Amino acid sequence: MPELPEVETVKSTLQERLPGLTICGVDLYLPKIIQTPSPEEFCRQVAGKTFLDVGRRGKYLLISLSRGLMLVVHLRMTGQLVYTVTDESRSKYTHLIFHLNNGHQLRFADMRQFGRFWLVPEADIQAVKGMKSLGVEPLGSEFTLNFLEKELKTRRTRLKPLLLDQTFIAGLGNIYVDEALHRAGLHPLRPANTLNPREVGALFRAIREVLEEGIAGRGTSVRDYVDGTGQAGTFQEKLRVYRRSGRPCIQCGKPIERLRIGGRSAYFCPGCQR
DNA sequence: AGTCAAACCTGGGCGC
DNA sequence: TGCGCCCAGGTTTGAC
Repeated sequence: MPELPEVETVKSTLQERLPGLTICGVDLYLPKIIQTPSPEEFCRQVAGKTFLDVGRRGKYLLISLSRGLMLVVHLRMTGQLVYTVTDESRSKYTHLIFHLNNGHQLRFADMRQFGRFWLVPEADIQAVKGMKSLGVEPLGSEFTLNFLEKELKTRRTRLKPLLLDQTFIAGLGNIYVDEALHRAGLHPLRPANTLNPREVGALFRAIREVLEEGIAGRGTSVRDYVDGTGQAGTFQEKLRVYRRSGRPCIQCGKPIERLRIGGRSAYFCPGCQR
């Protein structure tokens, strides 16, 4: 499910609600989702802490708690972190419930059970698996045309797997990579070091544009994704290639095709993307 | 360095 | 209805 725009939307919806609330109890139904510390320690340490701030790095949610603790959450494919106002009955996919001191709850549900939690001292955040090696934030100031040009020049790998590589750019996933490549007119199999300056520019702008529009649309809900209030996004209505095989390209009319690249689907237009 | 397959899980959709 | 197959927004690991 969640790529950068979805995690960003969860972040902002939770940021509007959690800060100032205190965790008065935890129900953990699926201990394996807790990566560190032990499930028992996790529940013990988190109890009594107050939510201070909700942030994001790549596809990780960074939730700072009182006493210098950081709760790190990765939603992976089907994870949902939802502030639940009513005392709804628990679905079989709800694996963790934080009880809040205003009578409401923060629930984590995940059909495929891939999502993970870490609780670490704020200073030790680099100890979270994958965090230290994360690449640049594509909407941040380190991601520049100059950076992209330089990096592409030194790599021979194909564009699709490269853009999915979180140690290169943090936050892109299958949907937004395919959409960005289509907007840039670039074939997913193009070797990175074969792009001319005009193409690098097009890719740079397409990446930023598609992520910004995704955030403006409050994320893409293909199936499971909902934000921190349980609401679906709208960007699925704007997709030009993702999961549209056989349907006409909105730019040239040719049917969208699907390729298998490195075990992932790649949707693209054979007319527009070279 | 790059490429691939498999693993972690559950469920939806399709053909027969 | 049921079976078997392929697919799924992510990431890690290990092999070549």
